[in-house]
Amino acid sequence: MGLPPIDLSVFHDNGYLRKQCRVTGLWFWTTDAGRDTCGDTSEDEYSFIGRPLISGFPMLGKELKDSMREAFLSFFENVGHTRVMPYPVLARWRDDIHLTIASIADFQPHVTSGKVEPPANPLTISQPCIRLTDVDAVGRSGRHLTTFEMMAHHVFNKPDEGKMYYWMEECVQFCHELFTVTLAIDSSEITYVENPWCGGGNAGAAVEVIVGGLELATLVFMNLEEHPDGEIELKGDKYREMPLQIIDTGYGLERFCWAAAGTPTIYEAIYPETVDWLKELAGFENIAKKWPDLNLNQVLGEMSRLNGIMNIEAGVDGEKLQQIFIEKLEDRGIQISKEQFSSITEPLSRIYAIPDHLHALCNMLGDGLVPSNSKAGYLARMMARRTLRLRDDLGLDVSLSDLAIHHIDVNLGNSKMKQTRDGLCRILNLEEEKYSEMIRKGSNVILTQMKKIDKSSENIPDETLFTLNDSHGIPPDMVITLAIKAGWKNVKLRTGFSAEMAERHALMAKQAAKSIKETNFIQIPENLPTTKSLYYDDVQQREFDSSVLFCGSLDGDDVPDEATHGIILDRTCFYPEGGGQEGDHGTLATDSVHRRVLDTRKSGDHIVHLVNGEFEVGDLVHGSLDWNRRKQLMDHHTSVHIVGGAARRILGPHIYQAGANKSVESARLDITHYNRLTRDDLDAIESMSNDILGQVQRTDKSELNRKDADEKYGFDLYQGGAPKGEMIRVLRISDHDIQACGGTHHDEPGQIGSIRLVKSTAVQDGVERLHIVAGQAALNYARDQDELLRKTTEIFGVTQTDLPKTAERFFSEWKEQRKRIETLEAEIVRIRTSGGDDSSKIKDGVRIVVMECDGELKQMTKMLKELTLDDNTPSLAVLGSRSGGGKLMIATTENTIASERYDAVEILRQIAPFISGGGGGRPTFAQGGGSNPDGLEDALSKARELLEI
RNA sequence: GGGCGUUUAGCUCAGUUGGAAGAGCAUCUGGUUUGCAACCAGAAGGCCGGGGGUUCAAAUCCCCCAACGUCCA
Repeated sequence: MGLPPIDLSVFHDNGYLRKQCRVTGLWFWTTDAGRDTCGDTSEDEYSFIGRPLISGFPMLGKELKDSMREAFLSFFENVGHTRVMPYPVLARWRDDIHLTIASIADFQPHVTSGKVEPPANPLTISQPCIRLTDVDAVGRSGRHLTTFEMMAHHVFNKPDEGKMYYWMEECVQFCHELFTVTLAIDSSEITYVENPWCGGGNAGAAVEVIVGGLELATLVFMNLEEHPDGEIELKGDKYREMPLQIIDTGYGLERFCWAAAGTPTIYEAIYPETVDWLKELAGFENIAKKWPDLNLNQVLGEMSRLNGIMNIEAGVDGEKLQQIFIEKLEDRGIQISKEQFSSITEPLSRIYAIPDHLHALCNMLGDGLVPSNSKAGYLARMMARRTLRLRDDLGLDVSLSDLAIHHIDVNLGNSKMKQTRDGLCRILNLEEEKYSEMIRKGSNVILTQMKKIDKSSENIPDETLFTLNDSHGIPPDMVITLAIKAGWKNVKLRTGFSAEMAERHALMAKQAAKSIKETNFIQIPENLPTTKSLYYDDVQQREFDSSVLFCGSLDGDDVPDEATHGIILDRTCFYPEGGGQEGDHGTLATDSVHRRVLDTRKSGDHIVHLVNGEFEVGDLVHGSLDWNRRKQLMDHHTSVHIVGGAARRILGPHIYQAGANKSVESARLDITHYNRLTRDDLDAIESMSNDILGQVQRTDKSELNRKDADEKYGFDLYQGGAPKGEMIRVLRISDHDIQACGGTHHDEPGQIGSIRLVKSTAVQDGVERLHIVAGQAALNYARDQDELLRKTTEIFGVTQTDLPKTAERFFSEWKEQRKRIETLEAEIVRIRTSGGDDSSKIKDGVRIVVMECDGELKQMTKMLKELTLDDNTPSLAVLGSRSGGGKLMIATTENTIASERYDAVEILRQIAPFISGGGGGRPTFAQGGGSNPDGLEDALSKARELLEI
């Protein structure tokens, strides 16, 4: 069974009829009896271009967005909704997505699962969103954006609990009233299309609201969940009703603005100042002037209307699309050549894309994101680089930070940004530098690669293009541009190559996804009661009595060597590994059995003690904690919070925890930052951290409902990642640092004693790892350092203060003497090879030297050079050494009678067997070795014999 | 998180099938010379990222580690 028709009185009362779309087959409601398409098909052109359908909004740009948003939000406030402030565009509260992609994302997964109450119910919001999937189509389609505001009204109904606010009828009624009354849209322009929605295991009926050929809103009635016994079937999957019934709506603010402005593209409605400015910078006027006969406004107008039916998506073949466009324009009486078409549309699409990309970039950086080469930071870098490439393609002489500042001034006037304007500029200037450096390096790589390719060649091998893109960041079209500039005049990009490359990436991603698997170290029966954790109530507690609920054997190679069994107790003060803090150690004992706890971990909701033997279920055990270990872990964990807070205060608001680990020996804290840290930075952070130990008497631990926690502290709370449950533990170290954290912490920071920042290392670009020691570990560290110093001073026999100076002197003397040895060796070589002894003979104008010497191949090479590199003395030299099993080296003076007469390799082959070895080389230079140094004498005799001397 | 690439003189980079470590710029010396990156001659400058392995022989081939870069999630 599918979903029943959506038959509402709001439709009937307003004169709507239910019809089926001739093109898509979907059912829709319209007031026009003659209408046979739903409005959002390849046959429905945009009808609002040059003829706004929404009236009462004469302005453009930010002013238009602001008043449109206000109109929407106040409409829903007036009909019983609570206005909720937008969430950040970085979805810090989620671990499955980096960016906020829809208004409902604010409430996933905890509100939509029913575990957590929404901030208000029903509520209305305008949520800035970023979606990068269609980034390729931005600017080209006239309607795609990477960043937009999704206006919404959300309702979370729980009919089982008697909480039913409203459902379809009222929802569509609100929507219709908003459109026809507040926005004064003629009801004949609106079609309501029935199109069920499903995704992520949920589904429901849905209505798309189409105005003038443009989808302005989607109303989703999510009341189904996937279930094998479900009675409702949608797109092949079975669903059943669920207790929580959610209305998820999405109204596109920017599309509303477009329909109100009636501009050729959406970009001109929302970013008019930037579009004008960039047109001027790019000299777009001059392009238009090239063809005085062409009515540019007419062309652009027709093109915009056509955009509605052209289905321009990311990844569509550009050349084919262009052909269709030109044909369709011709049908409408507009003659335009291929050259004219692309020289107008290409710069325009770039001009349109830039403000959109800047908007996304400023929103991301404004939320404190630091560009990086992986994870969320990569998204910012990608947008920055795309913007820079668009700028370079247009030939604009303006820096990225200037573009961004202009954008913020014009389009983001009063937005609250976490990042400062200075910080943003610094980050963008760094990004631009890195981009230039990438281009410079990439150009070199291209030249090296192109050397192998003929200058008249028309294409570059696919593999070369893939490598340049994937390993060096130079996209294929840029390779072509640079190659042409470097002299390969005929190269061009094979059509469809970009699509192939995207396909290849998709395939790689698919394979990577397959290889991820998870293993569990213990099997726990269902319905086993969970353990009561004692470690939060009193972090100082070290002893407890408890009873064994379960004992199972351990699987996998991931467990400690001696651990054989996992024990689950009804209560424990052993802290399980979590939040980067390692698990507790200690002992569990009955009167007769004594076991060591080698680790403590979580499996689902259960705390598992990993011990070296069995217990019986029902055993009463006494647990005892390894307190030194726990104290040290707490020292490190609390220190990590203190250091994190200090880093944020010293380095800036973009500092966010990107990972952490706390072991007995040391702690690591990964923070997001755009630069490598200097020792001065570390010293400043270290000092502030130690000040905090003295200043803050007590930490404040509380347990809050997620809704209250979000409201009170915001999303910086989730530094350690998105927590799972409804209740959230919050650790407050005065105002210095406030975080959600499930670890064990000191009540009094002073107990830590001292904190040292040992060093910082780079984890990725944009992420810096701080190495921290605290408490006893800090003392141990200091002791180890002293020991190193003491040992070193003993070796040098100097005081500690003289150590650097002395080391420097020793090093430079060592280098000097090494040089000296080399010159002396050369001197010895000269003396030995200058003739005089019986090892040197002249035969038919060639000097022949056969002699034994000392040393390795390297020194022998020097002697050979001395003997054979002088063209005025044609020579043949045979050298032998006893070192390393015996070495032989033979060379002739190149391009002389010596090299004509003798073959070094040939001689080597004949004499090498005497030292049980082999070798090879060029005819003028051969070397070899063996394993029988005692045969060297015979080898050299054989050589003399062969050479007849 | 996964894939790929790079690492050689102070800087920017070459280095072919494993067989004699190179260029340009910068530096120093000498010469020449009132001109916008001057010219000529010469010199100095290298743990070829680190550690293992294969080999008679490794900058080069294999493995591990590190730093940097890059693409994709």
